[in-house]
Amino acid sequence: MVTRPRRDDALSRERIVDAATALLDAEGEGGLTFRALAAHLNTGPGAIYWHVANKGELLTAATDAVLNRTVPAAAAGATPPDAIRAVALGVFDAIEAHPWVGTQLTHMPSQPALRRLFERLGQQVRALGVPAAAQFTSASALLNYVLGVGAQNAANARAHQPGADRGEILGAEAAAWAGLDPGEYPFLRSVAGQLREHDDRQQYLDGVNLILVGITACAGGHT
Amino acid sequence: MVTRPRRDDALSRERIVDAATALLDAEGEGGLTFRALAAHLNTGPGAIYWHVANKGELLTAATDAVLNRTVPAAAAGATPPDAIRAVALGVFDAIEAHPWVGTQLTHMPSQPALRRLFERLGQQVRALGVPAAAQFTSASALLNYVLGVGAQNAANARAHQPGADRGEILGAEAAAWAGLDPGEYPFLRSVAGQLREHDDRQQYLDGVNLILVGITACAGGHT
DNA sequence: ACCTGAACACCGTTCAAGT
DNA sequence: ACCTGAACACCGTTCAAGT
Repeated sequence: MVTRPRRDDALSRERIVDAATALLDAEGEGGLTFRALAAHLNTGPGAIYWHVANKGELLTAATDAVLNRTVPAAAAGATPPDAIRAVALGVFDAIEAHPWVGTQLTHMPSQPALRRLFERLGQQVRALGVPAAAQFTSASALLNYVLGVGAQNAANARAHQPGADRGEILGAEAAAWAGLDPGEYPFLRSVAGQLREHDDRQQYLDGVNLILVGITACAGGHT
Repeated sequence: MVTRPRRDDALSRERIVDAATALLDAEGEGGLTFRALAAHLNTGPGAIYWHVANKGELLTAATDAVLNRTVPAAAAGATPPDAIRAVALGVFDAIEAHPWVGTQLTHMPSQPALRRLFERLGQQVRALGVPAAAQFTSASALLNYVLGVGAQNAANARAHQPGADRGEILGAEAAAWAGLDPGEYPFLRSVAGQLREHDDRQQYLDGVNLILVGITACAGGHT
């Protein structure tokens, strides 16, 4: 395999993936088009197919690159619960910065980013002292929770303008909950106030902690 | 509002939603097209727009109908944990029978089906004796886990033929895990065998139970 | 009020032809 | 080896025209 010198404006898989990421960030999930991408790179749409098999592969590669940058490797001295929280928050922040990652992550099974995520969570679950038979279930519970929140955040971002006011959106949804039929929706009504004032990131972390408690309680492990 | 007698083959929102559901079940998520749907109903694509605003509304309505049929109301004498498990399994089974429901449920925020789900889980969380301040987080954790698994199952169904052999797919993925670099993927390698033999539904339920343990432990509640 | 179907403005992807 | 861009086979959606 010989890498020959190239013109600076030559196409490459890396440049394509970067441009796709920029397009997705700027325009949202609907903004990534082979035509728009080609225009961005000063070529025709067909040129991209020389470097990338199809749109799915492009999305997978872009997701992979973002998560590799954002999800931290396990810190040296971190306890397993801290490491798990760090991974979970890394995914959360990646999706907050690039909502399309949340969609992509829940769309293609057995993609590399998903495997790495499961691996990292699993390693820490093991380090937590969870018995072998319960490790798979415990790591799966964490992963599925992380993915569920991620998909939801992605959907929320898709539903509103990129620059939309966060508090306004929450307020509107909270108002909708408060206005529901009391006979049918007593719970939603009762937590409408909490929805309005809640901190997304903190609540996400609370959920992770709750699952961690469940894991260690079930396993008889010691935090 | 007067309902006038119609010809039996007249279009109606209900007939359209039913046909869309049938099409999605038979052909998968890519099978729902306004042209295909119109052909199925012996009309032109434009006719559908008289009864339904757009494709999103159609998908939301179909999802809503399926979940209303499949997710059971709380049984009279059921304990809160049993009721939560019943709701969770209802969603699981709905998505197993109609994988597109899993995609749809994680795609549009604040759709009615999602609200009802959160309400049902929340009511049982409250019945569990969880203090008011922790109810929102606890119900969210359950919902996000359920949605995460649902989205993943939908993605798996999308990736394979409708008639594909379940064991064969699991076996292939397990083999892939077993063949990964031992230095980088020790956890995935170690659980590859569990993946091959695991029962999806049982593991899902184990995850729900794990979160329930976390909820009651955090709340100091009594099951 | 409800239906028809041609037409519009897009897509992802392919492929002969170029360099 | 790599790029070009017209062309193909689709989409969702609209809308004048019909009944």
